[in-house]
Order: sequence, then C-alpha cells, then structure tokens
Amino acid sequence: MSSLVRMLGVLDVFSEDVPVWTVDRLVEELGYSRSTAYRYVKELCEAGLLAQIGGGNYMLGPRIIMMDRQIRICDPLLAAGQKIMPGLLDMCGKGALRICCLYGDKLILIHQITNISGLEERYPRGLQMPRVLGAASKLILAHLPERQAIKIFLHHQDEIKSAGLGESWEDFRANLRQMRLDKTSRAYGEIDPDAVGIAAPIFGGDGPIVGSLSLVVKERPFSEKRLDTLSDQIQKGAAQLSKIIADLSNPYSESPSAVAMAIGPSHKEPLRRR
Amino acid sequence: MSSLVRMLGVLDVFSEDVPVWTVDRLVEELGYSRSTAYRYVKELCEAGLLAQIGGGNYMLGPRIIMMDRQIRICDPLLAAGQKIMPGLLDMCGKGALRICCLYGDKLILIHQITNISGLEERYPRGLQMPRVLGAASKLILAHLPERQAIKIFLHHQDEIKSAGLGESWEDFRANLRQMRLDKTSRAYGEIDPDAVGIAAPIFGGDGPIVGSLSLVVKERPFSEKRLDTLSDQIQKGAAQLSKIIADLSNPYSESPSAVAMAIGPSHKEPLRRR
DNA sequence: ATTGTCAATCTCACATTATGAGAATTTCCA
DNA sequence: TGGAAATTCTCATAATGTGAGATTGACAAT
Repeated sequence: MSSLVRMLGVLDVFSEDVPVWTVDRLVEELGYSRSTAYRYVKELCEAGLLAQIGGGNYMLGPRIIMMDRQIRICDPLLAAGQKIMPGLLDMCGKGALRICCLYGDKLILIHQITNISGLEERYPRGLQMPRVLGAASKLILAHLPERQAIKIFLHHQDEIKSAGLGESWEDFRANLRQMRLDKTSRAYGEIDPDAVGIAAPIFGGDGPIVGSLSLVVKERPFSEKRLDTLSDQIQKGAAQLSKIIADLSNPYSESPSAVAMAIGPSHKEPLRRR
Repeated sequence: MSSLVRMLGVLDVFSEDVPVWTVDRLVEELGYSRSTAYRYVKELCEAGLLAQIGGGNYMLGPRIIMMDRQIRICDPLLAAGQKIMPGLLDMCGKGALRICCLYGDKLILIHQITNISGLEERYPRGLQMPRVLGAASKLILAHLPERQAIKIFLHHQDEIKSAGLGESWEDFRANLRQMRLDKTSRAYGEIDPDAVGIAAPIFGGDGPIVGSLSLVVKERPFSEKRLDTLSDQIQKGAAQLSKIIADLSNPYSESPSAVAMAIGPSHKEPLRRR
C-alpha cells in the first residue's frame, strides 16, 4: 500500500460515530507507528483536512467546509434546483423533493426541501444513497451506460434480487429498459417504509445522466391517479433542470468552468486492468 | 517537500474560479510529471476527494460533501444555533445572524440565517472570514490567549493598523482588553459598507473561546440606543449557546464524542520550532 | 472494419524519501 | 516549579515514489 493511501486512510476513521480522535487511538486503530501517525496528522492539519481541538484531540478540518462551499457555489444543478424546487413542491402536497447526483461511482443527495418537519435532518445534503434501492437509485441505474450497469449488477447481485429488480441479467436489463420507457421510476416503501418515491432523470448538456429529481410522498392515499399526476410533474421538473444546465454548457456560455461542471459526473468508468 | 504534501497540493488548485481541471493542466500548473499527476489524481479519486466528470475533467469529489455532512451532524454548536437563532433574529429586525467558528487558525462562517434576500448567497456556510476585520473577527481576537494574539499581531500588523485596532502592540493589547470588558464588539461598515456588525463570544465547556455569534444590521437608523439593545440581545444569545454546549460536555453526558466536540477548536497553536 | 486521437495505465531502473524507535522538546496544569 | 502529556526531532535503514516512454483501451469519424 502506498504511503499516500495510508495517509488518506486516516480520514476514513473519522466517522459520524467517532468524529474525534487522539493520535494514540489512531495508532491503535491503524497500526502505524507513533512517529508516522503524528507526521500524517500534522500534514493533514496543515492542509486543513484535520483540525486540532482541545488537547490532543483531532477532528475533520475547515478545508472540508470550505471545499463543500466551493462545490455548492460551482454546481449549476444545485442552483437550478434551488430555483424551481419550491414551486414544484407546493404543487405536490406533503413530502420532500430531492436532487441526487452521481459523483464517480457514488450517488449523493445534494439538495432537499420538504414541508414535513424532521425530514430535513434525517436526510441532509451529503448523504450517500444506496445504489439499487429507492426510486432515485433505480432510475439512475436504468439510465447508466450498459457497461456500468453490468458492473453494478455483478457487484450488487444479491441486493438487486431482493429488491425485485431481476433474478438474471436479462431480467434486470428488461426492468431497466422499462424504467427508461416510463421516463420515471417508483418505489413503494423501499427506503422509508411508509412513503412512496417517484424519480425522474436529469441529463447533462451532452447526453449522459447526471442525477435525478425525486419526490417522496408521505400523504395518503397513494392512488394510481394521483401518483401518475405527480410522476408527470416530477418528470417535467427534471426536464426543466436538464434544460437549464444544458443551456449553461452551450457554446454561447462564457464561463468555461460552468460548461465543464454542467456536463456533470462522468458516465465513464476509470480503466482498470488486472 | 514530502510527497504527501505534494499530493495534497493538488487539492489547492481546485478553486471557485477554476473548479475543473484536466491532468494536463495540473501538470502545467504544478510541475509534476504526467505519471505522477495521474497517480495522485487516481489516488485522490479513490479516496473520493476528487471525481471524474466528462472526459478527462476532474472536480472535487463526493467525500467532501459527505464529510461536511458529518461535521454538520456532529457539531453541537451548529445544532444549538439552529435552535435559538430564528427567535433571536425576529427580535433584531432586518439583518443576518451568524455563527463563526475557529478551526485551528482559520475563522469559518458555519451558519447564517437572514431575512434579507440575497444575503444568504453572498455569505454562505464555509466562507473564510478575515482575521482582523469585522465585529466577529475582532471579538475573537480579543478572547484569544495572549500567545496567539501576539502571533496574529505580528502577522497582520498592517491590517491591524488600517483597521484602527492599534499602532503598537500596547495599543492593540489595550483595544482587545476593552472589547473583553465590553463583552461585545462592533464594526461599522468594515465588511459590508452599509451595515453594522455586533458580535459576542461563545465559549467551550472548559473556558476557551470557540466562536462568535454576530448580528449584521442593515436597517437604519443605527442609533446608540438601538445598538446597545441589540448588543445586549446578542450577548445573551451567545451566553445561551455557551451554556448549551457546556452542558453537553459535563460529566453527566454519555457521549464522549459530543464532549470532545463541544470543547471546540483548539486555542493551542501546533508547536513550531525553527 | 479501420484508423487516428486522447486518456490512462504500465514498466523498470534509480534515487529520493518515508519509516520507526527512542531521545529531546514544548506545553499545560496542578 | 514540577511532572505528565503531547509533539517534534534524529538518523540509519529499507522501502517506495519517480519519470520517460511504451502500451493499452475508449471513442469518434471515415
């Protein structure tokens, strides 16, 4: 293992459950020597990724908060979402409206608004979403290039089966195809037991899916008619978002960074040979 | 320069102005060989600190958003702030209410609420505040242990002079002392030209300052009487916050992490010998 | 299919640099 | 003014990061 990986491994142990570490406990956990652990911590502190609190205690540092700000400021999808989501939610009744975004191979909740108290805290920005469970996840799966879908199928075969997404690759593939045709996906209580999820795809300026807009409905009844109406609204909202970020990446846009950002997370897997 | 520092240097070039980089431009900017740049980028991607977008473009990655979430969830000061700030702002009229927090040697805006449109976007969570300008900054300066105050005086001497905080160390020291006695600080248009800032200190469970609560007033008139009333309210609010996080770190609290977090950012500088 | 281009990884000899035990230093608190 | 805890320093040794160039893979155009 390279020393670079070893150093970044330090960041991994800072979790929600154990957000504060002393160097001694790091040594215990990671098996590094005390010298090395101190060296890593010192360099991570200098980079701002860690910060010292109290005597000998360390936590995640200010650079992380600053970099998240940068990501937020530069994200055209977030900006577009903040513009159109409040109006959309009003039309949908009690629930929550979310944007999830693909970053490399991770699906991250990047924005949520809700009119149900307590939901904001349980699903805040930054939450990693499952890859095969829930309306947003399934929908994104459906719009992935085939190569990536295969990879995920092989990796999450069991979860895919228990989610009823298909027993075989052909099964699975057909289900994905159906979702593409439907333009939206639905999930009945897959994440939140007493809620229904509806999701629609958001595309980058040049075609590939970059994320999804999804609605979580908690207000009964879940009649087919009502869900169809909502699906339609979500789909229109997602199309609006796609259009906004596509316009940013058109040749008339002046900001090269906005262009690149609007293209969105890659649909391309890094090469990997063995 | 160690290779660890060299690798983390990659993160430094991802700025608000240039949030997207290709490996080739990284090579140009940083002077690394192409092999090395690719190796760094690959490892940073595996750690989630970078993510690939489009072909050959990279931006800051999902781990940063996830780690910011962790920081938010674990931060008792943020939680306390979200509880008491809305009510406090209602009593203060038009303006904005902020919590700034010391992380190591950086002063970061960690939460803001406002009833003026457009202010939220200009001053979002994650913004790094100046060390000597504005009510919050000056106030925190005033409550720093003397060693750190000296260090900052030596480092920011010019800014301190032009901010009218003192021509000499004795001058400066006396001004800080006065702010400590006042319990609050004020700034007239130091950051925002047509606003007045009022700040009060937030202390950790065991004494040292961890941050500040500050109010930005944009509604005239700025009469002495009104400002005195507001100062009093801010000071009470800050005291409330100090109490909440002190209670978390008392011996009856069960969560050791909450304890450590509540102690807050260190008042201690890392050792540095030359 | 075929070719050209770009992105990313691989190979390998070489030299730089990370490592860890223990000593030395600094800081903090009583 | 001690004494304990936290942190940095020293240095010989071994490990590993480095970079030029070749290679591979992906993709688009013809």
